[in-house]
Amino acid sequence: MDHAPTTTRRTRRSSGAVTLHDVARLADVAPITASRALNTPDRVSPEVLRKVTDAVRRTGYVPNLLAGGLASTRSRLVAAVVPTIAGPVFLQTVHALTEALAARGYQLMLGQSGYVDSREDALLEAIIGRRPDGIVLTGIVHSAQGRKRLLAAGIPVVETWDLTPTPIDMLVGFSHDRVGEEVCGYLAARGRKRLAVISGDDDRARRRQKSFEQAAARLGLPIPQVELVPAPATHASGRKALANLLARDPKVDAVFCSSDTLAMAVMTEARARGIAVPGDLGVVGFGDLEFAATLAPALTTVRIDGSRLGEIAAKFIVDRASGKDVPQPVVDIGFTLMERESA
Amino acid sequence: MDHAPTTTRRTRRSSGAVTLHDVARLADVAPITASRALNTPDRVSPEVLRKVTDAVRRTGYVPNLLAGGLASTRSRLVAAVVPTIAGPVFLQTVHALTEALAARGYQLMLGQSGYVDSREDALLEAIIGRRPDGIVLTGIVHSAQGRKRLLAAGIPVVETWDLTPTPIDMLVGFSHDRVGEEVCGYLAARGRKRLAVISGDDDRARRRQKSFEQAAARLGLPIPQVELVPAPATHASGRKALANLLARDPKVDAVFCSSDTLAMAVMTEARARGIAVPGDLGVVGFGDLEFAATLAPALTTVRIDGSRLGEIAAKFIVDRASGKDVPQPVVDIGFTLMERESA
DNA sequence: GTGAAAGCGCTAACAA
DNA sequence: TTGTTAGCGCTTTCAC
Repeated sequence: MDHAPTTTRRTRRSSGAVTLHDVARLADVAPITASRALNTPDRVSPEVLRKVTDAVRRTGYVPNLLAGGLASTRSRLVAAVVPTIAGPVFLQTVHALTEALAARGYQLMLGQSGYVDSREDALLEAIIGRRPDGIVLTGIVHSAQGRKRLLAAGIPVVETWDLTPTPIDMLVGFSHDRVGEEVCGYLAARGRKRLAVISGDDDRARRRQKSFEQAAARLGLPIPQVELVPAPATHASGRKALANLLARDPKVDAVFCSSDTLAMAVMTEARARGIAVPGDLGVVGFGDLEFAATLAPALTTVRIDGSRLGEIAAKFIVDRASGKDVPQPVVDIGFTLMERESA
Repeated sequence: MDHAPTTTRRTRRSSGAVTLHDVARLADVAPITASRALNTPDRVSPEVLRKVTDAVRRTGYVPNLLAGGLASTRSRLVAAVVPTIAGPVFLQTVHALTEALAARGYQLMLGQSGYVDSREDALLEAIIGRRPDGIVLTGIVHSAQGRKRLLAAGIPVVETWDLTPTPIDMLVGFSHDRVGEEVCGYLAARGRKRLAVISGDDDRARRRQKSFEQAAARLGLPIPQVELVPAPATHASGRKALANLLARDPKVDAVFCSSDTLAMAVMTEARARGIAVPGDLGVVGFGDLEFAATLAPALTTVRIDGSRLGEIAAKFIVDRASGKDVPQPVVDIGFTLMERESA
């Protein structure tokens, strides 16, 4: 038994799984033909297609996408980066993104940047290392250095939830400036005079706040009170914020909150204090979260179509990866002020 | 310029990125040595380590994890499957999982199974195709066939958010039966008599409901009213559910809700009807979501340590992938009844 | 401690 | 339409 070993050379432990080779052998075709039968079935004879399909079924073959990605430089993987998945804000977007990608044979890899930049480098490295076909930045401001790295790696980037004047690459978002402006105008039109803003301390929320203030100035209203809460905004911090606000100006008659969570907290605090909403205090939220419409009073808020946003982002990346060009890679999906009862 | 091309044979468009080869050449070592310098730095001379580190920095090299995964059959990728990311329930778990994995050099791939089983096959195929080092099932009941496929593919599986008697592989969860029991006992001890359950129509919630009912029977209380809402549970469906409940039995004096979202909706509806909480109606939630503690009245609810759960799941998979064995791969993380004001 | 060779499982390029 | 060949970029195995 020591002589004439059929295979002498070094042997690697293979993963043991069924490979395309096995399928091809069973179907009695070359591996590349089996590959074509699976990836471009219309470029293969019906006979071959049948044999390969059959072999796949009999073996339970599942293509190794690592190998495929390496060979084709198309990983069919998309990275999404959010500050944290634990906040409810980007959920709808991530949900839609995952679905839209899955429908096209892509998978989503999730990255959390946190609210500090310290780990950005490690995160980028982890992402680039997977050679994704695209990356979706949601509610993120990457450092200039980070952007450069992404670009250098040749990875298509979709920025979302914002309309920056200088997009890195592709973009689908809306104008935070216009949100602030429109909400302020709405409140003013309803006769509110002493306005206030309770805002999460993140870049976009701050921009809504600033444009809200500017609009107030243009309308000749007093300078709005501003109360900042640390990101991520919580129900607790929202209650506290209203308390602080009232301590500074008990006569505030409307608050624009940077999220529905905050708005809900403000309504809770107002009720606890016997302040009537919308009678004494108008409240406007942001996000139109699931509960907004059925709160009592129903929350007036700003609706962002996160689903549509996610779908467009997915389409952008898949198109780009397929070699199609994306002629208009900047989309403003707008927003809708949902007029309900709270303001 | 037409003659003597330095490389004549077929040329593939390489990705163009810096490879380990480039780094090795610059550091004047063999590729495998560069690989060792990066992966097992203590098995390499300080001199080599320095040269390689230097070359990496100068070139901006980022290892191709697709290639690494293919060669080593360790993808450093973990798949997490949830019914939907859009519900707030599993957020903390997914958050913790992502973080814990990132800290160990792993990435998370997100899959959504939806609330119907139709797409399960496609999802499993997509997951298995990536050859992940593990898969975390969160709030999911996979079909027997699905389980078999996973097992056949040799992928370590961690089931979470439950304590099944027959785990596929590893498991970290808690007993839904005991939750129902404990909540019922708590309510009874506080003198509540006419109990009710508002429950999302998913497997786990139903189990909490059943054990709640059984406990009520043991305590000699009337059979609790049950109101089912379709998954995913919403604020709107919660309000409706209380309305239905009261139509059937206006004297209900306590409700156990299968999620904090539902509990919040119940409190909203109660307030709209002038029913005092906890005076007329006790309300208990489930999940201890962020807002629960600061609602007014503060919500009595059941707390699950999603962070710990995620961390343990991550550790299980990474240990398994590292060849360590996981001696006790079944962990009951328990739960805590957070006694607050609403009941 | 370092290196040469081989190969992980797939697909791009070329040829018939 | 089908097949041959040569890699994609890395790590395993074996040898020094």
